[in-house]
Parts: sequence; structure tokens; C-alpha cells
Amino acid sequence: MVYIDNISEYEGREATLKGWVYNIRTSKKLVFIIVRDGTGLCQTIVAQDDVSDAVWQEATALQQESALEITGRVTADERSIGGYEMHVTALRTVSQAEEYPITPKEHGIEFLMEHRHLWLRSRKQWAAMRVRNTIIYAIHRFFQERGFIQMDAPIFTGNAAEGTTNLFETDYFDRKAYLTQSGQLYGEAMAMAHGKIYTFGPTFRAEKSKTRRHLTEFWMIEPEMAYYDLPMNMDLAEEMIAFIVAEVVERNRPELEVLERDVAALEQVKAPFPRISYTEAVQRLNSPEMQEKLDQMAADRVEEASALKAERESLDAEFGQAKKGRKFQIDRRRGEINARLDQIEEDLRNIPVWKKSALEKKWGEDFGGSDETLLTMDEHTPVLVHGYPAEVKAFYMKRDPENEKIALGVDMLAPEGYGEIIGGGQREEDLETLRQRLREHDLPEEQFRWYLDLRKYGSVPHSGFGLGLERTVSWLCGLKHVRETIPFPRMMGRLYP
RNA sequence: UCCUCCGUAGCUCAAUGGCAGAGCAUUCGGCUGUUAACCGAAGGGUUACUGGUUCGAAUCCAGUCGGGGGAGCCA
Repeated sequence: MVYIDNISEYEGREATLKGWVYNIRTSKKLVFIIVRDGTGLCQTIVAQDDVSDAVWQEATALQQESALEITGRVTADERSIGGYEMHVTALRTVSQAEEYPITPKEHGIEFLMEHRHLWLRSRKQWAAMRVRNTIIYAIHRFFQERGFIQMDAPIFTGNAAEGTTNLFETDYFDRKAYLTQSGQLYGEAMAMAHGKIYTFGPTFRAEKSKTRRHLTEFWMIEPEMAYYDLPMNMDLAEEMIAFIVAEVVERNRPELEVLERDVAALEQVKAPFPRISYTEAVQRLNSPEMQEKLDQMAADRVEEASALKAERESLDAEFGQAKKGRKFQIDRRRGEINARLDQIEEDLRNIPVWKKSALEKKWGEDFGGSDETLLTMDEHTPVLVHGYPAEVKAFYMKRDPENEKIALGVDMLAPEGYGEIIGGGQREEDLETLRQRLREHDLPEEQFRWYLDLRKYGSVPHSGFGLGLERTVSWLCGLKHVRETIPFPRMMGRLYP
């Protein structure tokens, strides 16, 4: 089989592509068909003089997304996408498409989500999925090359416990079962068997969150390592992220270009990343400098908004006498301006809230989304925040031996406002301490009998973390919303397709 | 659960209480190299739904439904 991504090998020769019509343009005696085959796009040219009447008829009858086999001579041509094009000699329609709903024009998100099964064929979505694939492969490589064993935690769990989040409840032979929100506790058991393990699987949270960072079903990677303390854990997380980013930059340049991602920003993501304690982070949020930064941000937004409005007015004035092609551009630009203005309006409403949240953040409170954005605002790499107040963290988190109020947890915050991509820490390994924590959190010891066994039979210091795959994809692709980083996103209010 | 914005042709949007419109898509015609081609024509509407105000409602008011963004919660 010939695929578009290696079509250069066929320059000057005849080849057959099997794919779909990405776009088609007709002229009197020429038809330009952009063919898509899953590996890329290639322009093909059908000239009436070069082909039989039958082939010409078929070519002119093709619709967007019709499936076809197309044969012709491959030539290099700078005018064409990918630098090569095909002069067609034969063509077979495999399947004539009906009128395709996703036209070469902007669409709203509701419409696109309703057609997600088709939207996946579009260029940007195609590129994002390829980056996702690189990330998945890089994660496996990273761990496999370091002696980690990949193991799977169960998806059905019996205990609704462990904490605060809402779980999906299912009927399990007349008993209640819940879809897992984390494989971590099982990861600990597996790490005691194999030393270093990682899980890679779906997780479910029934949170009624409608934000760009949330899905109800998402994929999480959770390494767990025996004999690792918090600093070792942080080193591993940092090394892993740097590795993933380097792989994406190396292997996905064309995809990042399609996504219009600023590659230079990704190239700066190299270890070591800044590390600050939770206590320092709170001080930073409380600082007058942070308030000034937010005032500056508000002023910048106001300025940007007035510039955009001026631009929109001049576009409006131009629109009347513009030619069709230009009208199209104006339309598109107006759409961008309106979307940005909506965003600015939202920001301006929120900045006072962010200011208040930052200024009034007290030691002991958890960070909100805006706090995370502020903490990474001046960085081009992720930031590690460690040593959280024990009270806001889960029962299994080990406390700092020198300060009972501090848990040995760490979060990694991605830059550019992408938020928390990693959460983890060192686990409590002492049996009696853990029993007491369960009581403090009002959790039933019976449910955790197996977990407590791990502390009875050869308990050792151990650590691990969870990486959110979709947030990582979102950050590296520069996508605004995690719903574009998974083939079929599951969100509150979205179960189709 | 709360705050906020939105719902007009298949799609993206306009119409600021007074004749419901444009571009794309579709169909037909024209055009020899197009880059989301271009030019001409045609068809296409329960303005989300229910009620109210008004001489008159896409527009104002109330409620319902659906969606976007955010808070909380979190990866």
C-alpha cells in the first residue's frame, strides 16, 4: 500500500492512493481533489484530456468525504500541500458520500460535538490525536526503559470511600459498585510486588464541572514506586514530563504546525522545573506584587478590548464593498474578535475575584484554578508545588516528620494556564498512623483491610503520582479545552456519540 | 448547586419594537492550475418552546428546555 506520508518515494512513478475526498474543486476541464488517507493530505489533479469519459464523470460526481481509490503519476510541486501531487490516470469510487455536514467553514462547538465521529477527520483533530498517540507512546517508553512494570487497577471498586469526589454508582449483581476514581491504592499493592509499576487506564469522576479542564471520563497514568521518597518522586515526575515534551517536539512538528502551537515555548520545557513549597506559594499569592500583576492584567485586557473593537469597526466598514473572498476573511476574523471579546469580558468579571482569592488565601486552604494560573504566569516550564497542608489532602498522604501539619504531597502545575497535570506524594507507611487517619477521615477500616495489610507485611517508604493524560495533551497541543484531546469526550450532558 | 453569556435557513452569523437577510453548503449554468478557488442563478424559515406586554415581538417581560464559560471540586 502507498500512503501519503511516504509518497515522496514514488516521485516520477505511478502510485495508487486509497482514501477519502477531503475537498474538491472543479473547473471546466480540471478537477482538483485533495485526498486524505489517514496519514496526510495530497492534491490530485484530474484533467479531462488525460482520462476516459467514465473516469471524468466519476471525478466530477465526487462529494466531500466520498471514499476512493485513485491512481496516477506522482510529481513534486511546491504549489501543493506536502510538496507532492498526483496526475490522475484512473479512479474508482469506493463509496459515494452523502452531503457532508462539516463544511469547509467555521462551526460552533455544539454542532461539532454532535458530529464528533466525523469531526475526528478534520485536520486539527487529526493532528491532536497524533500528538496524543506520541504522548502515550512516550509514557510507555519512559517507564519501560526504567524498569517499571505496567499493571492494571480494577475499574469497578467496592468502596465509595477514600474521599470527597463524587463517583459513578453502578449495579453490580444487586450490590453497589463504583467506577474507579483512581488506581492508586491498588498501585501501592502492585508496587510492593514489583518494586516500580505504573497503571495506564480510564478514571471516572461524577463531578458536575463544566470547565475546559474537566471530563467525567479521562485517562490517568499512575506510577507507584517502593523505596521512593518525595524528592525522588518529584525528580521522576520532572524527568518524565521533560521526556514527553521532547518526544512531541521531535516527532510531531507537522502536527504542531497544523495546531498552530508555539513550538518555541515547548522547546524551553527542560528540567529542572522550579520547585516551591505550598507556604511560599501562599506568600506569593498574598504579595502586593501579585495584586499589581492582576491590576496590570486587567489594564491589558481593557486595552486589548478597545483595540479589537476598533478593528471590528474598520472591518464592518470594509465589509460592504469587499469581494467575496475578502468577506470570508472578514467574517472569520470577526468571529475570532467576538470570541476573544467574550473571553475578555469574562476575565474582567473574574479578575476582582482572582485578586480577592489570591490576597485572602490563608495557609491551610487549597488553591483554585486562578491561583494555579497566577503561580505559573511567569514561567515557561511547569512548576512543582510541594508540602501541602495535611488537612486538605487524602488520608494516605504521609506527613512531614518535622511538621505534622504538612503533607508530603506534590502537584505539578502546567504553564500557560493549563492547571494541575500531576498530583501525588509520599504515602504513609506506618500501620497505626494510617488506622488513625482512617478514623480521622471517618472512613470504614473494614473496606481498607487489604490496604492496611500492605503495612503489616513488609511496609516500606513509597511514593507515586497521577498524570492526567488529557490535560497534558491539551497543554502540548495548545488546545483550549480537554474535550478536543480524547476521541469521544464524556462530559456532564454529553454521552453521544 | 450558584453566577454569567447564548439559542434566527443544513452550518456560521446579521437584522438595536416596524417588509427575516448575507456568506458557506445544496442544485443548475460559466470558467484551463485551483489552494477554504472564482462568477451568475435557484431552492431553502414554527426566529428553541410556552405564556404575557404592545396597533405591531426574532427583538421587551416571565417560565421551561438546550448549549457555552466560570465558581465549588479536581487530573
